Amino acid sequence: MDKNQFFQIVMNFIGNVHASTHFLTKDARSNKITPQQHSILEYVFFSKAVTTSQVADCLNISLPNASRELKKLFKLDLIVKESDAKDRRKTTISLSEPGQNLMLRTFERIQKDFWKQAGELSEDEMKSIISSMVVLDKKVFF
Amino acid sequence: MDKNQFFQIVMNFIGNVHASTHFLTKDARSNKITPQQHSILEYVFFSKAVTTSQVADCLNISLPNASRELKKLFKLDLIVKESDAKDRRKTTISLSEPGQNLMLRTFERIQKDFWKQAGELSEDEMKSIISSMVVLDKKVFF
DNA sequence: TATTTTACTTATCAATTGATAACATAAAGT
DNA sequence: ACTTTATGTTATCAATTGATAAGTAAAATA
Repeated sequence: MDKNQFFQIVMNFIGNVHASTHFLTKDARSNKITPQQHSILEYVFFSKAVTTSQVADCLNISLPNASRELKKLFKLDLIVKESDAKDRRKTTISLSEPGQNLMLRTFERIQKDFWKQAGELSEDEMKSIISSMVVLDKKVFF
Repeated sequence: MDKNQFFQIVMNFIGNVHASTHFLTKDARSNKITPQQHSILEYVFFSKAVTTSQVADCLNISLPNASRELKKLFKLDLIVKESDAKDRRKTTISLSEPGQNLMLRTFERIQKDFWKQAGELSEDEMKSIISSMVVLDKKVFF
């Protein structure tokens, strides 16, 4: 198979994922936080505990700007900061109780639209979808 | 299978795709255009011919702002505007020759990093990846 | 122990993006 | 023909995000 062609198919798939995500999340975001702040909360949500640098690296934000946004989220009481016991330069970020709740509520709203869009999926379909995602996670998106 | 759990897995997958895309595209963008303008060009690239409203809807930009960005891209000679013969309110957008070339060059650069990241994929692996994407496109991202 | 590196913060300015009002024109409906 | 709706443009201001310089403190290293 032509590598070039394969690449185009992957890029097209990525485009579909982005468009679909955008559609799902556009109205779900809390109006107290910005899109970028939402991304940060989402990242922390899935990662459980991360440092400021990790947030910056993984979301491609400069460290100063990541620091600024995390400070805002802290002031909104959505995250918890804890200085690492072993290396006190590091700050460990995790969601606060309200932050956790905010994200869960947001996901609930997104989930409704998701099932409306995805319709009813059978047990087998869900399994097949998950194994597809596992393949892609392992080989392409990591 | 628990619907809630399934949804979380999908959201996590979406996060991976976004992170991976961000990583791939962060340095590839031409420095003459903004991130949003890049998204617009990418969308037009994959869609061939679209109207201003379609760009606005699909990328979740307000119509005035979509119009503004398209105007800038037009002035940069990256897109072509053509008024629809049947409905002269509509403007059909497509990539100009330079726009097409810009995107192809950008994709080339991204592709290099992509293969560096994805490594060598066998014929079978590529086929399996594509069929995975087809499943996801059909059932989840559309 | 002195120096360098790492992790992070604060402050500031520039660039990008979002939101909204006012407008023009074409098409569709009555 | 008259009104309404759809498509798009222009202009303007606010909000978000990006980039960079300068600084602090802890850890690693020489």
